[in-house]
Amino acid sequence: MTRPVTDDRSEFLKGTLDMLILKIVALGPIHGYAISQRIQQISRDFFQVQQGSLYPALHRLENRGWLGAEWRATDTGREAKFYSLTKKGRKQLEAEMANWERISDAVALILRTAE
Amino acid sequence: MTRPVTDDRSEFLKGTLDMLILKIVALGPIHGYAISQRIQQISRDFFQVQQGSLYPALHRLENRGWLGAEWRATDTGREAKFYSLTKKGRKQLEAEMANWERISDAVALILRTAE
DNA sequence: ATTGACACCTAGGTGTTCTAGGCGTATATG
DNA sequence: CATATACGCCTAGAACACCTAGGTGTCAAT
Repeated sequence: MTRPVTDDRSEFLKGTLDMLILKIVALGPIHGYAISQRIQQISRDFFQVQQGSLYPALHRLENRGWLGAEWRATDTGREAKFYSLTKKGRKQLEAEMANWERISDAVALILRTAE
Repeated sequence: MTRPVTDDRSEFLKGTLDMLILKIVALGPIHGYAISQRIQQISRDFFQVQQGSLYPALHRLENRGWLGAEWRATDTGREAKFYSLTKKGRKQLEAEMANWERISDAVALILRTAE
């Protein structure tokens, strides 16, 4: 049973996932599973990052040199892959945040155009 | 000559194009070429809608019943396809604007998280 | 005569996201 | 003890939007 085309209940992020991940990791080393929880929690359950989006994104960011990774144990004693922001990653985050600012300003300009 | 990967100068919109088009058309019947000019103009040259993005989007919106189309003459005497917003289109626009509001709020929540 | 703006269009490629699976461990619950 | 649930990682395939790069034709200006 396929959902109807008009059902757009999963209207999350679009190209902002990378930026959000970088921002969360910027708060301190953290593993993937926890990143998705933090994003969901801080956005008050608005963003729900699917694992099928999360892990490819993390690998993408790591490959681009924006994230570094290291296997460590969590507080509950399990092995997990902890990510941290590289210098390049911090620059990228700043660029993406500035860009987001400009995009949302431009969108606001258009949305508020009356007549 | 391929541009370097890190060159992200064309960091436009992402899934917002449909909404922006609907919003422009909501101001009154207008043809495709003029829509792209209006978007560029109102956004102060920030958004530059490529024709390869524009026309498929217009057909998409028309197929979904959000836009109606009619061939008419422009003020310069040329034939052009004028689009206007349908009732469904107006509802869709309202929904997308509300959604955009929630998305940008949620993004702002995360971006402003310190520590 | 040719260039550039106007005005429409499509095919093919790229990249991101979602769905839908799979693997393994630990902990709680029946 | 079984088994479900949370934790924590992963991938393949499909869908979809966007961009590049072409194409057509008209009209005005140089």
